[in-house]
Amino acid sequence: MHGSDAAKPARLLDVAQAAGLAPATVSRFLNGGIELPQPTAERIRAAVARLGYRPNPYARSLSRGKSDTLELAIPDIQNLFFAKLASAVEQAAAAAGIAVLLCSTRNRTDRELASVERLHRNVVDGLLFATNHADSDRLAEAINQARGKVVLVDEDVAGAAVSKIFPDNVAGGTLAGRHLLEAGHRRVAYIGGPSTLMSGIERGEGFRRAVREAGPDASVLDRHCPDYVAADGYRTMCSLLDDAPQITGVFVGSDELLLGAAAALRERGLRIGTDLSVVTFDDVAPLDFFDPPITAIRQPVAQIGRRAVDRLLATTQGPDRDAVCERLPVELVPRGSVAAPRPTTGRRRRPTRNEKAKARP
Amino acid sequence: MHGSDAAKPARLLDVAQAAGLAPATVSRFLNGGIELPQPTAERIRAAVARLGYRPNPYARSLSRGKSDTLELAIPDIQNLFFAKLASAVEQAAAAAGIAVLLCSTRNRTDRELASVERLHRNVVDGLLFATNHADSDRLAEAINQARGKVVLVDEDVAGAAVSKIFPDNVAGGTLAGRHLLEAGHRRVAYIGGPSTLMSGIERGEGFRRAVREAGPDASVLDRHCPDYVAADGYRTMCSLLDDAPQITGVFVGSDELLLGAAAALRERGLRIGTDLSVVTFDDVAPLDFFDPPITAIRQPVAQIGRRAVDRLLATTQGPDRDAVCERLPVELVPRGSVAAPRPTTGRRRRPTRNEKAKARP
DNA sequence: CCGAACTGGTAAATCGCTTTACTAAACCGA
DNA sequence: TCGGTTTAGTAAAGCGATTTACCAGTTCGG
Repeated sequence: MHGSDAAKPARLLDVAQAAGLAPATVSRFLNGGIELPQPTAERIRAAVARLGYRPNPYARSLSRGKSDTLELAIPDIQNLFFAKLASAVEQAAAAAGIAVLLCSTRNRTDRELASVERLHRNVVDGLLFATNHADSDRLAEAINQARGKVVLVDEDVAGAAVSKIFPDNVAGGTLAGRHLLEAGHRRVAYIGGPSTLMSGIERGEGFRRAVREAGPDASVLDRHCPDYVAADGYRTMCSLLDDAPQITGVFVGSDELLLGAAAALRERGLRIGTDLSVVTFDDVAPLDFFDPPITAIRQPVAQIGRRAVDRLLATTQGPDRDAVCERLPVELVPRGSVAAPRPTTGRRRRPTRNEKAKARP
Repeated sequence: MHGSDAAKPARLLDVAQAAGLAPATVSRFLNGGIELPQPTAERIRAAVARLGYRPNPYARSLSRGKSDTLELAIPDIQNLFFAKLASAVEQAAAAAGIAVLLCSTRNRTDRELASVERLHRNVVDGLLFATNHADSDRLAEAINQARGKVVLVDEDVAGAAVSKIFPDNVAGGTLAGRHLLEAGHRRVAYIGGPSTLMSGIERGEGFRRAVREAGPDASVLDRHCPDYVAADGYRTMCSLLDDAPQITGVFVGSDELLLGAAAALRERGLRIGTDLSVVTFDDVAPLDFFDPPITAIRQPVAQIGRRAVDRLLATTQGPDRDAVCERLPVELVPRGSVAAPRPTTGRRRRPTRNEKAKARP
């Protein structure tokens, strides 16, 4: 044993002594704040290596007043959209030497507030925040008390005066609408997210705009799901099929909703594309593996994450620049789920496999 | 303005002065180390509330030598399995007042080492580690230097002498095998993960064991994918179909592989269940939304996460208990993807929809 | 009524790093 | 050779908690 093995970890002081210097000198050298003649520098490097010195992050943070950590608060890390966002955020942060604290809030206000509280306590330097529910008075208040250290993504929090990075929902809706209309559809519907959420509203808005543009013979039906979950997509698609059999094309507000909606169609023996054209929003689910693959409006998730980190870093470190709201462009990814509407009026409903099996004997 | 608004955040000293006490008293009271007569306690509480005091976490960590933070290092947060794991870990940690630092390593050794390094630097108190690749000499070495502060999950790192939480892969393979055999299949195959990974090996082992048990007329084919990605599942399923048309049942080593494998089947006009029975492992993908829904061996992902956090907390805080390896039970979740094999030899291949369309005119 | 045991605290030493202000010596041009 | 500018550092004051002693009263058993 050389003594450096088991004992306490080396401190800056130890390195300084080993190099015959003052702690201040070593600190400034190590942090790039000073240049030293080569032999001196070499002595420090040698001492650091020999003692296996690693600066104590607590002490460092205490002195400098920051932790080089940001928090990512999202409703649910199991949701592919947020998982993808988290991935991008983590990568961008890592590239900047910033660590990421994860908070999967499950949309619970108390957990969301806790994440803002961590910001106030300085556990983290900045907060990248996404929520998925509407009631947000206390939230907005808490967020506004930490101006310049919060960036909102994906969904808005009413009354929050901070930087925001959103996809261009309206354009996305319009893209989806035009795509269906250009394929010949005239009776279309929107199965959207909550009418209390920005995304749910804006995507529908864009969609309706496209339909209006198409002239008076085109019409659109609006349905908002209470939540962005598959079960709601299922239910809403069912009721839509029951209430409005004339519909030939549907714009679904998110991949999560699509999962449920697709299940509803399968259950009724309706084939996507052939029987009902479908466009979804997000493009985070494995849409290529559907049959047929599903056409989607793609959100630039990774870009949103990167931009958000950039903003956060800029506002955290630089001067308190004023809040901005960025809209990132979306794009249409055509796959196989949109076809011309059936010439006949209404849908031909085919028996499900189950029914076929039953009917056979 | 009351002075407590804009100014610097209140320190412990400020609270102490406001309450007419010494900092030590307040600190000990706030941390539960002491009981005080009611009036005194009230004074402290009042001061804390009035000044909006929140202990500075850096100072706290520096004093106490820990940060109440653990790190979760996983290959890819976008993978549903790890997303689910992360969710469980975060929830369990939050319940214990522990924050979670996320590191999505992308299976890169340098990032993995960086996460261990953060442990050494005391950025975090403990490390919950999952890797997905084989070469791990330096990794094992680094991990072993932090004994008692690392817990391995999901996949083993050869040579690492730390606590481990794994699913019972062998039992899972056996379960899958028996299920196929009981449905009448005699020629089955395993499309597994890398032969260099514990999971890939063990699941196949269990599967083969079940086939052996079934007697000499049952036979099994082994295919290992180079990686747990959909593309490999696709390729391997293709080659399997080409090389071994006699196979009627397949055990796929993970949901990720299944995505690719299912695509391969669709492409060839083969229907899951009817034409080829399938069992997958993990049960994290939306298997209910497949047509038919896919039977799976379910890993207790959430439980794995919770147990891992428990272990970490125990070894981090308590005495340096010796490493243990836990195997958590898996279960069969029957859905619709396993049926009796076709009575005819070989598979009837049906034309794909594309081919049908082409053939029509 | 005396010593012991509580009660209700306090003083001061860490924890390990950063950073500001300052200095001693060397250099340098005129 | 003198004053000014570099060069190469240093001393010391924080940062804001925790924690280990320790102490002055008060209570209480005998």
